[in-house]
Amino acid sequence: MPRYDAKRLEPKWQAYWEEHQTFATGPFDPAKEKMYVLDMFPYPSGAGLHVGHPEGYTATDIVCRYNRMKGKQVLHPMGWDAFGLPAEEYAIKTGTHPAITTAKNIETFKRQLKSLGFSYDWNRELATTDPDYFRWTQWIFLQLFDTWYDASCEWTGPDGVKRIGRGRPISELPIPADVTANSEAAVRRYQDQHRLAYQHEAPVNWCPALGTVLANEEVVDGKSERGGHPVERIPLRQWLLRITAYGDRLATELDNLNWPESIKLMQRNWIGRSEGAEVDFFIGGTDSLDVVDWTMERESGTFPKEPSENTLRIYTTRPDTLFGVTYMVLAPEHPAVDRLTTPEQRAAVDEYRQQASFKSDLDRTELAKTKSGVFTGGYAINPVNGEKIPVWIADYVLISYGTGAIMAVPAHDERDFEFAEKFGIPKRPVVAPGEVFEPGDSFRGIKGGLQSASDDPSKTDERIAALKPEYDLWREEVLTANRVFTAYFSRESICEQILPSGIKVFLHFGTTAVNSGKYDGIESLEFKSKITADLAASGLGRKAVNYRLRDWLFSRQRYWGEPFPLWHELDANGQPTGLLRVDAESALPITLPEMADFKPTGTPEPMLSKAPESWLFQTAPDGTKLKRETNTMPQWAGSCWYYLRFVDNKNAAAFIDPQLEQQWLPIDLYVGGAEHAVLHLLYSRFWHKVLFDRGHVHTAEPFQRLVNQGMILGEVEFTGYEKSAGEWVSSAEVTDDEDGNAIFKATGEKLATVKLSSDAVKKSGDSFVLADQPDIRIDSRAYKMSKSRGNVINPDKVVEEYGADSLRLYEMFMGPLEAVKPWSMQGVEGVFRFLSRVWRTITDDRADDVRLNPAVQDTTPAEPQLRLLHKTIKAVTHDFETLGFNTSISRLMEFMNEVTNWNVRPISIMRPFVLLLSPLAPHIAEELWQLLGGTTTLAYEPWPTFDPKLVEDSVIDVPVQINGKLRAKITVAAKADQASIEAAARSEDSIVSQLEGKTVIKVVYVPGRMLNFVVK
RNA sequence: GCGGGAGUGGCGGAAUUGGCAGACGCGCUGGACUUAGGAUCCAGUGCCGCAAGGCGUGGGGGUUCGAGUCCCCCCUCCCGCACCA
Repeated sequence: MPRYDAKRLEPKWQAYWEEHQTFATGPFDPAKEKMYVLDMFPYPSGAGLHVGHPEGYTATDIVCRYNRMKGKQVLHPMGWDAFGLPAEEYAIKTGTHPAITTAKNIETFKRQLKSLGFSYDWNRELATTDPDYFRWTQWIFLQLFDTWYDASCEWTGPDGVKRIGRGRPISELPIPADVTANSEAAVRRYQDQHRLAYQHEAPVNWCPALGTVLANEEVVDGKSERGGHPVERIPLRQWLLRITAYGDRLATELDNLNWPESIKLMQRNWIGRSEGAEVDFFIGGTDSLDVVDWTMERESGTFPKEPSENTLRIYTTRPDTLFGVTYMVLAPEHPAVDRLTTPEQRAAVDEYRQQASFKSDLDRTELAKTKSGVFTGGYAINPVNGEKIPVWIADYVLISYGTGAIMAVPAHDERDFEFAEKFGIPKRPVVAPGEVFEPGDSFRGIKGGLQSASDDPSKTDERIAALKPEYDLWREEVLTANRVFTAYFSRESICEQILPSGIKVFLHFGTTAVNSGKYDGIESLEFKSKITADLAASGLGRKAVNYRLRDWLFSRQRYWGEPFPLWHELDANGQPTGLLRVDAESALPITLPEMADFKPTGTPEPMLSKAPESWLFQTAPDGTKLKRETNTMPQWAGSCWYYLRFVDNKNAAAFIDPQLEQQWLPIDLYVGGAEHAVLHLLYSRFWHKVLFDRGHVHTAEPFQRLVNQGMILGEVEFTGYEKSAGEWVSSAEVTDDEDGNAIFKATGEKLATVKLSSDAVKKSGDSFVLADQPDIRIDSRAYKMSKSRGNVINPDKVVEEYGADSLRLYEMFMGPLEAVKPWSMQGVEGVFRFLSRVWRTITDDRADDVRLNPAVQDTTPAEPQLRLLHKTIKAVTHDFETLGFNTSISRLMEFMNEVTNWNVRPISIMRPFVLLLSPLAPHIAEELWQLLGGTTTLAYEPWPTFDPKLVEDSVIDVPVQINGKLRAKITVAAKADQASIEAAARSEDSIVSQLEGKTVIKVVYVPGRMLNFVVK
């Protein structure tokens, strides 16, 4: 009588695995191939696990279980990203110490994860909040603090790759003689300026509601990513990490990683490398003698490292448009604004700067629709032609990018164009769309482009397609002044040809310099490198690379984070001197002080400034008074390197044993959500590269293969809109306002949203409509799970009702791992039924105890049974290799559909089947394995292999087509040749009738796949 | 606006990469067993048509003996970025 009872089986096997330490990795075994499979560890929130977590975790668990059976040694750990704001916010509300909340949440998460039967090696568990862990987070920070980036260092790493640029110990930083001559303090300050971890006073994103500053990455549309609170910009001393030094390597070393292209692209875009030039403009007055002096001085010397008082330095990606500059713009915060502002303009400039300083990023973005700005009254001299250029300030130029100043070329830049339009500034075109040739012209050139004169683009393509074979045209994206478009090109052969009317031929398409003095006629790209070189030769400019990426704002003002292992030296008056000291490695970890009250200070002053004096102050052996750094590290710090600690989580002497690092890294498979595409993954790679440069790890990249699981949405909902009860509005007439309310487009009135059941609606055309009012369209959509929407699925409930195996199986069966998919409770029901069927097929559900179904017998399997098994083994193995879990499950279902029809189910067929099922649904598989004679866990049973001879059918169905249309199917021997298949087809009734009165002009045969008669 | 991804039955999704469209599951219809069925089993299920047959992978065009898959144009949805000079 025992039916499939997940509630009985699952705890039983979970206890077994724990008792037998089934999934302990054990010491590294050189005889086996290693595999390191990692999940992005969760933040243990108070809400517990949601169904999104087990999606990726199940996928990795299957991979691990499968590979253990394939004989690999698998490292599969789990831990907790446990620092973070929610626990601290809870502390503010309730007074409960964040450590207590965190421990409780971890316990819940762990219980939930264990209930799902994941094969983690729990001996390797760690939390970023463990002093033993953050001891080493602090240690790595000290490494960053001890490192400077030598951009010109050429070296070959342990991976055999030659690189330019390396993080090196600060002790190796060359100190200029004038600094050395000064004082020891000057040397220390010089070093501090070059460290990868450095202090900087700059406008930062201050979020009053959260009581902390945020990294740029944590601010979305001027609001905090977490909580959506407004963010202001205020100047503050902050710790930054010099991630920009690694910008190039972070971008280029993505190339060889097995990551989704979309994620690589997002990272590249985030880094935003651009190549251009820095150019100096003279702003020391408009007296021509001064200008000449300045220019001559430049020609004799070199391009200064920092621009002097009388110089304005700009960054541009298009130095070839220098002749088109008609004005310049400084960011309002730019230090040269004061110098350039004339007395007449002073008031206007001050007012504008004042306004800009009040504006948060949100305001700036919102007002971005119209350009604003003020003329300073000052002028700069264009270094290429000596022209006097008016200098403006405007907030569309950002102080934090490039040099905070631009040359404006309104003829070729959309933003400059808008600004110039608004303020009546002239525009001077300097890039011509190339020479235009009319039909009948002849020309010479290396490359010609074609564009239709016709307005109808489809006609262009038609014409060009017609020309293709004749001229061997190819299609190419072309970069012009400020946009990219498509053009067709041909080789020289086209040049002397007369083209059909309506098509123009371009030479040097869209890229020729005009109005640029001696540079006229030069192709833009060539011009760009030429003028950059010319400017460099005369000391006026240099090639420059810029990044959209900013240095990483690394300090937070909250309590629940890692303290910095740093001290500020104080002078006799107790004021910081600006000089720093670090804690000795032996002093780590620096733990958080006990505090009675977790309320933020309400000011940008860090929480820890309220710490007890004994924690805050100490006196160094040399008598210097010291005060602790009171900022804490951001949550990202702990997640930057946890994958390293998992390898060797109990090591008290080092953050990781070098040999173990060699053996286990890199991570072979890393699975997590795409929301970490830039933040965590970029920060982690950055730290890893610093550790690599300093010789602590042997690979340049931590995560060889990355897979993003898609988000799981709530169940599909049908939503209708009503003006009043029963008065429906078609969803086509509905729009959203800013707060997400439904609005009737025609009148702007608010509408009520009504959730409808699936039988109240029906499909009509592309959309759903009300079943009884087909003219009313209904929205059909699945939404992100959220508490407010009430569509959150609790995995505990699913386990309670159907069991962990069903939850696991369903999450994998929903669709491809990477896809966004809506939840469906009925779908869970479906896989549960499948497992029940598996259970009934192998056990005797009419017996009182668990025993084998009488149909399961120790007999020799029949050939069709063997064939089915081997085909299933082949398919499932292939699907596991490609992470195609949804299809692997359907293969197992197909297998079961057959087996239920068998009166005799040979044990030698059922045992391998159970093994195939086991990575997906391990609990039921263990139970059935035991029943089928297994004496220990099946976790290390060899993975079943297939016999190639048994996966091919001896008789196959071949579809027969006439003119590509399916007309018949014939059954033939797999080895049959074309002639016999054709003969068989020709004797098929339906084919005979179809061929009557027609001539077969061709027969296409694809071996084993299909036969096609082409007839007339 | 820019960049990326995706549009296949009532629904989730399959389709050795150009070769039988809709595997598998859900749902639905009918039947069996049942006091009962929201358990289980059997049969059916893309659309139109009594049938023969025709039509079908967002829309339009093209290449091919043959297109969900390749090429061109367009539409819709999702995700990311958004004054980065």
